Amino acid sequence: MDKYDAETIEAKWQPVWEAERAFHVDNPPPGTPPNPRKRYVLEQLPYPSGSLHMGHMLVYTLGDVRAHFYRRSGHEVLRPMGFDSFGLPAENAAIRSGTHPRETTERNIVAIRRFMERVGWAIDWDRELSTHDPAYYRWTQWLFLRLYEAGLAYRKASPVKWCPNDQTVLANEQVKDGRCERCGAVVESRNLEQWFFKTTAYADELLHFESLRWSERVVAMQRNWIGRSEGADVLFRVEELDIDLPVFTTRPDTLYGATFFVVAPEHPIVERLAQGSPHEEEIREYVRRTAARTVEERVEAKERTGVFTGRFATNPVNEARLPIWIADYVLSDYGTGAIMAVPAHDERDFEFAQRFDLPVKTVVVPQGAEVEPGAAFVGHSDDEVLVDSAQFSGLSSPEAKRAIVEWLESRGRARPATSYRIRDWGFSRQRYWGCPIPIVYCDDDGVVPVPDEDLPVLLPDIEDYLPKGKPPLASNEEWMRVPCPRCGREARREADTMDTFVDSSWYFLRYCDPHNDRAPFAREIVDYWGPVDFYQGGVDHATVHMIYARFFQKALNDLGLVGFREPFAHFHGNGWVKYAGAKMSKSRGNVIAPDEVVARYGADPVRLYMLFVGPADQDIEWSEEGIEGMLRFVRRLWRLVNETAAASPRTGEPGELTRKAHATIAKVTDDIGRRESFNTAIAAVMELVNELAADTSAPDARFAAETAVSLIQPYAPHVAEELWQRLGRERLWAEPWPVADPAWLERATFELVIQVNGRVRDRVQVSSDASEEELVARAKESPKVRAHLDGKEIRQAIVVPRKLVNLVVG
RNA sequence: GCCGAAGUGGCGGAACCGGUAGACGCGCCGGACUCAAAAUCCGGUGGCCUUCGGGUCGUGUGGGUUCGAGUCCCACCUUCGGCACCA
Repeated sequence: MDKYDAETIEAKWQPVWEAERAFHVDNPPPGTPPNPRKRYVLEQLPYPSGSLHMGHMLVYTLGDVRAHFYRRSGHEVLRPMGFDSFGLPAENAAIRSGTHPRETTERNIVAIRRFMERVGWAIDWDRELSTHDPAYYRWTQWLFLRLYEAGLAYRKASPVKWCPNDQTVLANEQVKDGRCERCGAVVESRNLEQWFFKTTAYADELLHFESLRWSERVVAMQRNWIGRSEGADVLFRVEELDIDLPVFTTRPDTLYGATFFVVAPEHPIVERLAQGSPHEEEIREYVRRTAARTVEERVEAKERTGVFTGRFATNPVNEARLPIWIADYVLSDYGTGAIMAVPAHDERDFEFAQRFDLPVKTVVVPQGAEVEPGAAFVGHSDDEVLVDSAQFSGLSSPEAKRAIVEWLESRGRARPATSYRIRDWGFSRQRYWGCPIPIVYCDDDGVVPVPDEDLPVLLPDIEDYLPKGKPPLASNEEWMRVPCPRCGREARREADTMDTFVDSSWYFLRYCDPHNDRAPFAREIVDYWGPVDFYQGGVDHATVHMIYARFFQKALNDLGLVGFREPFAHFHGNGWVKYAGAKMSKSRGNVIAPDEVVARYGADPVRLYMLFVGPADQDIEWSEEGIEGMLRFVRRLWRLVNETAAASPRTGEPGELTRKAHATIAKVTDDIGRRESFNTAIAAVMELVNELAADTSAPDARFAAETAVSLIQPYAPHVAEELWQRLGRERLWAEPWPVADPAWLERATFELVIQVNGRVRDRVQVSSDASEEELVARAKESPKVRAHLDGKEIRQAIVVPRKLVNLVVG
């Protein structure tokens, strides 16, 4: 018998699958009704900024198992692949290597695709796309224009996060702890004209996860990110200036405890507050100083800073005059950019009050507690009551929230309000390697969208693409100068490019209809395939990419371009692949290269290992011994199946192996299809193989071997296809998924567990149709049980049919 | 601080609806084959006690519910992840 040789069988079968178009799926002809058996299996597409890492091995193998399983289970499976080829990672990689991003990107795409074919992933390559391809980004631009027309894309000057190293604006999502997520540089603040998508328009709907099968942790991450807070907007009067200043508060019950008022340094009202104030110079100096400080410096600073304006605001509940301060602990872009400060019930306000010697007034206390005026009490629970709050004293905190807002509302000074942490998505990038924004600026006509028929606005192949503060495209005079689409006079192009996350916000729709050159996609086809039934990827994209994609889906639905509102019906987030106890990273030097291990062990053992080592939603550990074990299993399977093919008759009397085979079919089908427990499915096949090993010449050994091979196929398609052929069968990839015969899942006898007072004392074989009385009788007969009864009275007998008898004695 | 997930042998993990804890694999121990080793195959493998029949303890900690708890409830500890000057 020959030995298992991964390279030979991989090279043998991959061309067969390709020639037979095994993993290709056609689009439905027009007018096809919805197909409840369609399955859209998708994994997050890779950045071609380098080569694939072990995490990709895991993600795409998970998708692969589903694709094979559902296809063979009689479903119509769409399983495409593409490349997220625009954006910072690719550009930074290009800058490091000194070659043009197009060149490195396209070279990487070729290499990655070759590797993907080498691993044997069941992908419909006819649908391949790259987001930097004009045939793709033409439609990214087209969709941007639709959002622009709908008012969902707009321009505004705003303070933005600026990375001094990458020389570009960053989205909030790309800032981690005040540093650039990509390069780690400390982020600065700049005021620039920027493009935004109005993600906040859907803030509330984005919090609805009821229809989604997503893991709790991912839902929680998005919830945190969107950050909904309920409260009220309350108007404070600045008599001297004849203006009303609104504040947002989640604690209207503490209004009587407000002792001062704080405005963010960037608040537009600051100028008016300053003008004519005796503290004018100090105010201007303070605003200047805070503007110079980075976001991180402000947060890190232990000491509260601020300046008194000399102005006062009137508290609408009690007409108290509150001094107005300016302080940088109040954020300009959350709520209204101004707060009422209640030092007794807010830690930050308390610190500020201490620092500047401002009064503290307690107005909410635990039920029955003594009032200690001036003591900071920041804890908060629903059974606290109000004190010192006029007619609201004595009310519970939740009651008071309602009552005070209602009362103020009737006087026109407040209304219930909801605030969200999520901001609109700033997607302008002062970088070269991205999708151009199809906008022209004309002196006469202002902001003019590029007409659809002029799309795509091609990204020019410029030599000098290095970032230097202003967008690289701005230096390209020839490209920048363009006739205004409206008046024809000379105008200038938008020189910023789009954030990569715009490209990946709709790629899953393009896969449905990837060659359409009249529209981004035909709605009918997208509605046929969509939404994605299984979305697989790292949880690190749970907040950024997946919120943007949901935003796009809702917006496109409102525009009538697609027929559904949620892009990903089921999301399964996988963990990291770790090595030596740590996340793999180049800096740690613990990176295992997928192409090397695939070359060394073969694609199938590596695929099996990635899924066997643990549940797919947890971090997994790469281990040399572990992969050796998997190789051992594949070789063992190889030997046993070959032996069986030679020794076991084509058909034979079914026996214990047949029973085990049917039980394994039921288990594996349930594990993959319902439980998504990919590791235990492999373990179940191993058990079957272990039983087969006991007697490969048994009359039903061939059936057991065929079953094992068929069930392991989604994980190890090459070795399974080869062994299937050696068993005298043809084309396992096209073979229907096996179905367990219920008759074989029934057993004539079972092992009855006998407990005395809940402790196992004996196990006996009993007929499956024995009555409860017979089971109890059998239990009492057991000599081992008798020893524990010890003449005591049996007070109760618990019977669990087909399982156990528990004798309760006392 | 808020939100979420998770704590089970030497290790990764299994136990799905409250019913035999430790499936499957790694590692380790013993045996076969071999001049020998590797590979492969066969067997064993939670701790303690044992007259070798078995007994007893055991799923982060402490309580509780139950005939019966890894699983349910309460309190706590630890680890990991997300958010965080968000009013």
